[in-house]
Amino acid sequence: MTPGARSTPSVADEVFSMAGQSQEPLTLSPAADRHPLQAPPAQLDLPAVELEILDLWARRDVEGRSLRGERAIITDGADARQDFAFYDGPPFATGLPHYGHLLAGTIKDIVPRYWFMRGYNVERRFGWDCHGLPIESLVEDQLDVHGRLEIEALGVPKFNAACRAGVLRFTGEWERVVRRMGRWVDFENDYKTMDPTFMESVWWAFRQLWDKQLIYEGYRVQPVSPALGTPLSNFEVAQGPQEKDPKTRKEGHKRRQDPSLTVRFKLEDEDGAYLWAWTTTPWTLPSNLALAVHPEVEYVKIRVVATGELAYLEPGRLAHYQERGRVGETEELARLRGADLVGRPYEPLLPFFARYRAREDGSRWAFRVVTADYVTTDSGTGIVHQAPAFGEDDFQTGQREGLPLVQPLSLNGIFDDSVGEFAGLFAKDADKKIIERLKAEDKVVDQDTILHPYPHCYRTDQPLLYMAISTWFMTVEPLRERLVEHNTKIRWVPDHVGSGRFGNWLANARDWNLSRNRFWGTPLPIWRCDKDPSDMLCVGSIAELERRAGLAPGSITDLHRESIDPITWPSKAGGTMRRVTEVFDCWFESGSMPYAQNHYPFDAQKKEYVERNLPADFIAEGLDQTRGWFYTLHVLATALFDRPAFKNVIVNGLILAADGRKMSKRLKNYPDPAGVIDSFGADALRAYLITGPIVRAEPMRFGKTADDTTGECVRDTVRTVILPLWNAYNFLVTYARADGWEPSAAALEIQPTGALDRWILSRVQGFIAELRGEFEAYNLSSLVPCYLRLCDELNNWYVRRGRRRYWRGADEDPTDKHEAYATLYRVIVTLARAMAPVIPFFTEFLHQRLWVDPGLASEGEDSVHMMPYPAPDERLRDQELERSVAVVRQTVTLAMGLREQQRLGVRRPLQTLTVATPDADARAALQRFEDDVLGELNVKQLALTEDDSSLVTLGAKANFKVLGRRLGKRMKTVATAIAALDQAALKTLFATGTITVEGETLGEDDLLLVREPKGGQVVASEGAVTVALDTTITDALRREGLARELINRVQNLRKQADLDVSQRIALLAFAEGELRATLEQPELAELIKREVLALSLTLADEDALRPALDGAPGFHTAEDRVDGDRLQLALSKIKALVID
RNA sequence: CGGUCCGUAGCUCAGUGGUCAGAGCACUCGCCUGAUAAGCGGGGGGUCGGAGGUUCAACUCCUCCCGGGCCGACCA
Repeated sequence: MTPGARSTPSVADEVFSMAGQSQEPLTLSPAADRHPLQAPPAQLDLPAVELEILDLWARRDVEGRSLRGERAIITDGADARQDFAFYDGPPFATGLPHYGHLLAGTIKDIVPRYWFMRGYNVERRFGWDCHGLPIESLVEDQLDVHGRLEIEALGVPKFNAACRAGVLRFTGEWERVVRRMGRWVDFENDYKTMDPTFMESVWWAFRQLWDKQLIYEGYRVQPVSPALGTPLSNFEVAQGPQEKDPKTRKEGHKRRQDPSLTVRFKLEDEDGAYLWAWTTTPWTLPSNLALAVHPEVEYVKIRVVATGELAYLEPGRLAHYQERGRVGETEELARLRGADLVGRPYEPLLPFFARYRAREDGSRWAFRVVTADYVTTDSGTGIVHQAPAFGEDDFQTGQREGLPLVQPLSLNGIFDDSVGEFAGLFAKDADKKIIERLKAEDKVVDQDTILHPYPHCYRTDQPLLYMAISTWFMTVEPLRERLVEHNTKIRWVPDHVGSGRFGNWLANARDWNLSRNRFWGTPLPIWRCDKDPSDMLCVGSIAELERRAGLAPGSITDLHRESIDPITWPSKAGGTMRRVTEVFDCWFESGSMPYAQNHYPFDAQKKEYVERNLPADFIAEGLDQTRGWFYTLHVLATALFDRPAFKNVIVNGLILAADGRKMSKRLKNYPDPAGVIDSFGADALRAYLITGPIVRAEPMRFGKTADDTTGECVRDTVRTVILPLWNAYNFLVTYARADGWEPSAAALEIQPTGALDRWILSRVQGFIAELRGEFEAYNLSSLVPCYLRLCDELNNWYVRRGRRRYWRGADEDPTDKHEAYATLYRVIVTLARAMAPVIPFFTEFLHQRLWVDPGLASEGEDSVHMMPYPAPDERLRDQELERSVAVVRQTVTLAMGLREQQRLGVRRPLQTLTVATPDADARAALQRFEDDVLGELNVKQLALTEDDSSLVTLGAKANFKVLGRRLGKRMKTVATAIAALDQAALKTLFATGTITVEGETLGEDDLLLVREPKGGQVVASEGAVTVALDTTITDALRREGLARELINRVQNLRKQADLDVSQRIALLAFAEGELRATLEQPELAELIKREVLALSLTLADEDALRPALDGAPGFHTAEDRVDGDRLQLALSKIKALVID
């Protein structure tokens, strides 16, 4: 076989090109070409296999049948034909999928596949999040229009048309990658948040809330990007420019120089006295309505000697001003607490809102001293200027104190007419003019600049302004109790997210600001009278809107702003009902998807289906969705239906680059996902992603080492996860074909008699039970480790020990051979079905080769994913047998360790292995598997004994677990005494069953025996088992060892010559010394011939092989030395003489 | 600043009161008998982040601290 003969070379070629087996017709097995098991591919090219499988799925419409729930086989009795409800969280398709999406997609594929195999119908519809700022930002760049004013000038119809055209730009690429990962999800019957049906359901949901009086209009202080003319979410703020310096680093903040202004406010109730307050935002001073002090902080009243001015401030801050020489000599007049200042009135700094000085009843309203706990003394004066419209804290204070809301700025940061000469100025530009005027009026105490971190717009890089914005809220706070209650019914994986992060968030849930002042989103369905703002109504459906607006039924086909905003009708007050301008927070839309994806409740056919599938059985997303999708789903389900939205949720963590940093396109610190799939296959990537802490919401580094940027970690996964199963399959098929064994449905029902077969089948049952348990607990991270344990048992014990059973001659009884084939076949087929949800491609390959190709598949069994999930067969469980084999393997490992230690290669036979153990079960197990022990260790004889006293020194240790509880404080003393017990004392214990130590009477269970190998012998001990190896080598043993060496050299030569496993050969050998003597010994020569399939073995003189060694055709040759003696070998093929 | 998770071998992670703290990778030494060198095994390597506390006994439980991640709050 020529390596690289394939047409699509890939990185994988280097890795997976097989050593190459002969593809010549099998000389000894004329029926082989018609064998129902196809020959395994000479090279395992996983990516190529996966592409073929994708093609097969498409040809047979397997995916479609699964998604539609069409299947021929119903299993699991009561489970059959029920729905397993899965919700897919919609991604934005404004970029390409990255590893986070691939991980979430894998989880969202594995779980539904499992439940489908369990007999449930699982609808899996892909969702697209179409609205929101990401796409709007892209379109702003594309059209080169920025900010609300420019967009309005361009026109909402044009802008939204561009959004609509652009938002699905990458969906084709998404679909390609998602499919290549093996995820089965319905892209044809998908849902998009911009579909009119979806949007109408969003309206319906909102109307329900409206009718339940859960919607109100309010204000919230938000960061506003004046250039964009829009408030930003915290998420957007965090995307802003960021300082590199880790000390000053703060998300979305960078340093900025601002004015640092200290101004004096004249007290109305004390002549010549002022309150000094500090600000870095002079533009908020026209809107000042109060001054805040901390009630517990001490303030001073001072006289400035030079001017005679009386002033109040915090003394520590005064010292600060004086240090910098900003205030001359002062004289302290009094000390008082902040609380003492509360309520004192002062004159408005600027006259524009002086009308708020008193309420209509004459009581003091604004321009007075209030308290605030957040006042600190580490900056400013200890007295804080309050403009309730321009800061979260100020706003809260204003609410508490009943202050009015003075907001002279537009969303673009431009002052309106209410502020005199500052009207029309941009806020930051007004700083200078305001300072000028205050200076002219002698109201400035100090002027400086300050360099501080300040949030900037992520798009325009301009400083953000915090201001109170009118918004629409959903009442959430009174629902807290129900939210928390419903949360207790959700299984979170890991559970701490539910009880911790999510639970705490619910317990402190704040009202939800649902509205955004944007363009491309579902419009809020509120129409309001332009004459009487209190006249509002909420529209709950398209039909209702048509009716109210007097439009023909069916005339409204789209619900975006450009279609809806022009719809108006006369109001009662003689004005016009117009829609408010806001659109929904797109989280409201994704949270509505359980209803909206099925046009609930408008689609009569799906109404009952939606209600039946609420809550979902399963959802999965990243940890970042805790306050996102998870929350919005939960809030809406609680508010609308008083139910949780989902029953089980897997939360995955963040995938970091191998260097521990975030994946960064710029740094190129991670491999391209498509490249990784093309090189190593989707199965390996899937297995890699779901094994580890990442599926328990912890971060994971994508890489084998810190500098792994090529996906080496996934290559390792191929090696550890796929190849073991491939090797087992390859073994089975190679020998079944050579041997003429054919699979049958009956093989899957085999109840073998041999212990080894029954052992592996028992293990398989345990494995299936374990896997099912993990699936049902949604513990995906243990699936692959469980499977790897079984692979180890299969390959490194079952097949290894059973090898020769597959190669029995025609003259022997075939019963055992057939049981061996059938058992191995059963194991591999079962394994493929059990792991199908995790590695869907390779298991499908096995299913096709082992089940479909041989014609065993019944109707509807044409894919492994259509098969019922394996159920453990308790009749095959034999835990005692499993324990026995465990003892045998442990013993073998111990003895192998001794061989290693003594540098005695396994090829050299030894006479006796002694195993001494008082454990009768262990001895019975070793007796039962004596052949395996002898064969594995290449030892002639196994000696079992109960008495290990000649091999080990016995000591004892306290059994803490048992004794601790009983002895309490005396534990330590007794434990020390136990450790000091001598052999004689232990003999007493064995004889009488009890022993007295430190006045305590102890039984055998209270002590643990410790065995220490005695010196001068080849002994190892673990637990109750002690092994001793007799290392005496007799002449006979040495000769047999040499024969094994010869066999090994010939086998290597066979492999080197690329011979088929059943190829017969003629062998020519020259050897010196004892090696020659070995070859001359008839029974050893026979052994060699038998083992290497040599029909003749000719011992030659030194020069006889020369022509062959020099390259005579038809010979394969080798030269070597064994124990110092020279050896020359030459073999040639013998064609089809004998049928085995 | 608050919430939450994490800190165990060079790296990635198991281990959740009890006897000698484990696995994989890497390293190193060796083995490979008729599937697999794409395999199998031996070994070295750890003050279990630190300090207190509870307990007969702490990697494990509690408190505080340090470091990291994520989420959130604050920033006149």
